[in-house]
Amino acid sequence: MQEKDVASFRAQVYLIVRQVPPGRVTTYGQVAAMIAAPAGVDPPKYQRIRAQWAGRAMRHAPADVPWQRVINSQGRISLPAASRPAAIQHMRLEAEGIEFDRVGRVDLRRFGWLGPDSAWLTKHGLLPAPPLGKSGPTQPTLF
DNA sequence: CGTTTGACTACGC
DNA sequence: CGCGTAGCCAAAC
Repeated sequence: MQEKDVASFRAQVYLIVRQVPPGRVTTYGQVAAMIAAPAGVDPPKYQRIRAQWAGRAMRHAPADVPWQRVINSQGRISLPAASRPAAIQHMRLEAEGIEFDRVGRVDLRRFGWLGPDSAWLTKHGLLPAPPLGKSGPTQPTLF
């Protein structure tokens, strides 16, 4: 792993997150799944750590990245629960129409982003990511 | 320089 | 479902 690979990985994370439309959320894992493993990184190993990499990358997200639309695979905000940033994220998402259940969870089958279209993916050299939500294709039920 | 921590997940009970 | 655990590792202490 080189320094430039880290920068490249982060750049790809931001590029992808910028595509998530208001009112939808994605997960660290989904974003990371669209990014190919850097040269020299064992694929299986990469698969186990890429989501965490995406999470770490989000800490350095530029202001123009809609970071609030990235949550964890459980549909929950991953920032420290009582923190200010977590409150802001929750507030911003609700302002976009995202609903949280009683225990602060978002239904990924309803609000999960389906991902960019394949043309966009290939154009940027990214990989298609599996659908969000527990199983099967997600059924967008906005409105 | 050793230890702890954390914007992750999948999996087992 | 909720909760604990095992992988993993860059940063912060």
